[in-house]
Amino acid sequence: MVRVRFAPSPTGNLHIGGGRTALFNWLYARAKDGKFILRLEDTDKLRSQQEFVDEILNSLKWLGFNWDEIYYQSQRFNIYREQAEKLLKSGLAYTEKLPDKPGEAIIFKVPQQKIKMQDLIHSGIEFDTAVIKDQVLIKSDGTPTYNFACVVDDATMDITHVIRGDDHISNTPKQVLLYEALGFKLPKFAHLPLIMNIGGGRLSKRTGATAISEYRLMGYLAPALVNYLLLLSWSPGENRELIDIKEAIKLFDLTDVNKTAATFDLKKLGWINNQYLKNADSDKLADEIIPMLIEKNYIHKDGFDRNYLVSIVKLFQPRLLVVNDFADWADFFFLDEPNMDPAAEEKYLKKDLSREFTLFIERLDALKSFDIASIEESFRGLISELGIESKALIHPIRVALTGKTIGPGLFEVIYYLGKERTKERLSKFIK
RNA sequence: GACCCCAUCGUCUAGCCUGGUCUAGGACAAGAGCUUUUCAAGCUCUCGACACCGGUUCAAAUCCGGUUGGGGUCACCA
Repeated sequence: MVRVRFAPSPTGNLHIGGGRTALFNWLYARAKDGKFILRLEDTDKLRSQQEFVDEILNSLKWLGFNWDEIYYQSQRFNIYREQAEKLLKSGLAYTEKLPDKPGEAIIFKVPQQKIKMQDLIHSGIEFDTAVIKDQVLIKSDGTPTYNFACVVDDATMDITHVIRGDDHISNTPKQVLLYEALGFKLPKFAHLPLIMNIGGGRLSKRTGATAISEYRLMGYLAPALVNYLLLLSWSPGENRELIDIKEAIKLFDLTDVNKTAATFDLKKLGWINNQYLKNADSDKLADEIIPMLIEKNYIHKDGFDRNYLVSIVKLFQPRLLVVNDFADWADFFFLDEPNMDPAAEEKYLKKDLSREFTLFIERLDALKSFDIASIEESFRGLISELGIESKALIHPIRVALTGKTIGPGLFEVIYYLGKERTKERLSKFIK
């Protein structure tokens, strides 16, 4: 049975690269009907923190990567020591006491040989271990080193496929040697290409957010982020960009993963997020938006009209890049007065439109039914009577009502704003 | 520096394994236009790549070698 693992170190947040590694592991496990194991590599007592464990677990849950088993390396120190002593007994390792260190370290005597490793993504990778120095297994403070704990765990946890970032390629020969020395069966390796910054180099904070949780906070949808991450070094083929995870599980295989490092492109993530937002269930989307509106004091916790809110969400849905945009773009529905963009006012409301606005209000008042079609009809009637172009009046009205030059169709805006608020906002510009 | 990995439009990629169907396809971005109403939505169009050199072959984006470029790793961090 396929058993894969994702092994983050709780010394920081789950970042984009880690999320992608988790995705490919999880995906492979689900595709092969195997197990996805989570292992917290918290051997560094000083840098490992519970808050990071929580953060990583929460991000993983949010992305939808449920794990079948979970382990903490800090609870397995006796296992590592036991294995190290095995090597000591067989003469494959030796101890060393440094004057400035508390205790004895156990060190692996690296044998000189050429190693050819198989990799599911790369072709054969060759190494000459002559360039590798002897490896510390157990540090003088009694904690295991990364490479040693990793090998012992992967072997004892029966990991069949080690799927991890490219940056671990040079660790692999060291680990292969350890597998051999300990008499463990070698897993299959798959090294994923790294995700890079726009300017080159490994993805870092320098050019933007790196933590998965930050993207969540910015208003990206988990399935959209997963879809984007999936496209970085894998393709479903047939010129497809949008693919949901269930379908990806059916199509995914490790051997189809690219070897080339991919640049993280926020614009494309934005496009994908918009695609998901557009097709999202308005009711569910409203659930995500409501807390944001409450926080901004736009609505009151238990005093708002849900159906009305969902209608407004629908209005903006095709345009949203991130969920958070809603609160900014639709603010005029919730504020007593629109947040006026000075440039917009200067451009469209400088001219005196008292007569036009007055006539429009009269027409709205005369309406038998205040619905979108009737509102548009009355507007069209007015401009033909005045003999002007529709846009000469549409833009000023939009700015007067919303404070912005951009937004949904004007007649929908008027309808959902309501007759009274529309009149009130237009009246402000009648001298 | 040593070792390792990688190399198709600005970006993500399809094609490469199993050479000919590739005057290299799609998407994002950018630019232009359309939409008797904006754009941040939609539609149409445009721009734009096989890093270079050599080899194998009737034929190379595809196979081989080298060069160049980019990236990664070289800790008693993980």
